[in-house]
Amino acid sequence: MKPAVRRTTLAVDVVVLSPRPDALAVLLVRSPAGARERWGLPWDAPQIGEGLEEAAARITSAVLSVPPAFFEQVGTLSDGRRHPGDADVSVGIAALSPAGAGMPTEDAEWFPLAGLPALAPRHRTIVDRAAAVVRQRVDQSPLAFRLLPATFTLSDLQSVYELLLSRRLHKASFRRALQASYLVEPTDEWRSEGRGRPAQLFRYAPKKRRGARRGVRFDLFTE
Amino acid sequence: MKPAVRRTTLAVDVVVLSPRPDALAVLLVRSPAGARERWGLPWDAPQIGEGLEEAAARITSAVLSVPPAFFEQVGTLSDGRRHPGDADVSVGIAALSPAGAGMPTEDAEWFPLAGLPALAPRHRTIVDRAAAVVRQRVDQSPLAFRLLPATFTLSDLQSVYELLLSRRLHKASFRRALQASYLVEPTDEWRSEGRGRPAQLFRYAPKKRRGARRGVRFDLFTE
DNA sequence: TGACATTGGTGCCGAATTGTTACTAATTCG
DNA sequence: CGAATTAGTAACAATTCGGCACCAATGTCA
Repeated sequence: MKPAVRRTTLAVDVVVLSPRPDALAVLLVRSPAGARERWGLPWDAPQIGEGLEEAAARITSAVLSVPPAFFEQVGTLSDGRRHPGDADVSVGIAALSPAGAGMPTEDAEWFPLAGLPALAPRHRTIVDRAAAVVRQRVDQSPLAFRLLPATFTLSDLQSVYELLLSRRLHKASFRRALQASYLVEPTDEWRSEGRGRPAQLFRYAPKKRRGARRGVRFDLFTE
Repeated sequence: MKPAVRRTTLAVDVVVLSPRPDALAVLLVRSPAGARERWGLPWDAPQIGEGLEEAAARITSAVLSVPPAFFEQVGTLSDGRRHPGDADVSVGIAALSPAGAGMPTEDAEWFPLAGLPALAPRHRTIVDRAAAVVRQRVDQSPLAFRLLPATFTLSDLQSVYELLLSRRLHKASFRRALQASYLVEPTDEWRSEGRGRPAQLFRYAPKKRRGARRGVRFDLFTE
């Protein structure tokens, strides 16, 4: 028995995520008339010679005026769950877009992650996986920084972490850990939000960290 | 512009990993005559209605006498890198097989991860991603336990972690952290390895952990 | 048979990290 | 001006971590 390729139909399904004041939001597009569900994830087939993340950028650009800042594959599915275009195989991609960047086109809309309308089963699975992957990787890669503009306050950053992790963090501990990590540097700008003391703006500027890897962290197990 | 699926050729490429005494090993199969490289990853197209992990199990079973204990997708590629079967799209899957489980068939062989022969460019990329993913997730999911038989000594477990992380760990700290995590339970068996005190055998038996999530860990950033 | 080499397992201490409280600073609102 | 509000920090107690030293149980070998 020799291995051989097989022709299948392929779709790239994109979960565009962006922080709203009180929750993470997902960008959905209105389905064409006759579809089983009213809303769905933006999707399309990759063009010939087009990379998957490249396809995700193109697909997102068609419904949001700007391309996302970051992509992360969240898994490829070929099970029996129904896809709106009946693709055999779907590549799920999470796309992170900074707060307030871009405006959805007329047929697209932001929905809070916790309150989505009915989706095709495969899209539902992909959204759940995207949420899980983002939550799981948030302290291993700079996802949170991709959900913010180029400069941001430390309170902004903490809010994003709280959205992603769904729990409150302690201000002093958060800042102390951030300080020790050399991931941000202060700018000389300050932002006044109306009431309260103005906050200094920071930018993401990771510096080489001296080795010092810690021991095994069994306490991070998610199962 | 309406989204539409497109027909492409698809392959599942499997990186079977297993611990050897001194390094992680990858299972490679001899390429058919006429191929550019002598060795390659086991691969095939998924059958109709077959899930991707299911396909990975089938592909592995054809070259190792037992199916792997665990699968993890390491990314889907559609770039221009050459695939031995010229698939447009490859799904890379890491498959973990316990130490000493199964015998490779005649045309397959274990190679240490650090000393692989030349591979087709896409296979090379998939192997690198598999190694990176496994290293990155080792303290978030029970990967290490899938590289061991059902019962194992704590020294075995520590060795696997040391292989995966490529660094030595401190015995007392390792055991203290493991204790606190409630991931293993002792059996009443002991194993005598020849010289030295016999070691108690443990099994993987994760218990519900009381909440107690820690603060944000910026020190885990891998970038 | 009795040192001793070898591997498994634990107790403990000082150092580093973390969670928390409480404080100071700078601004708007009335 | 004082109260309210948000930003930022100091300091302390509790916990965790790395490392060392030690004890335990076995095989080896004189």
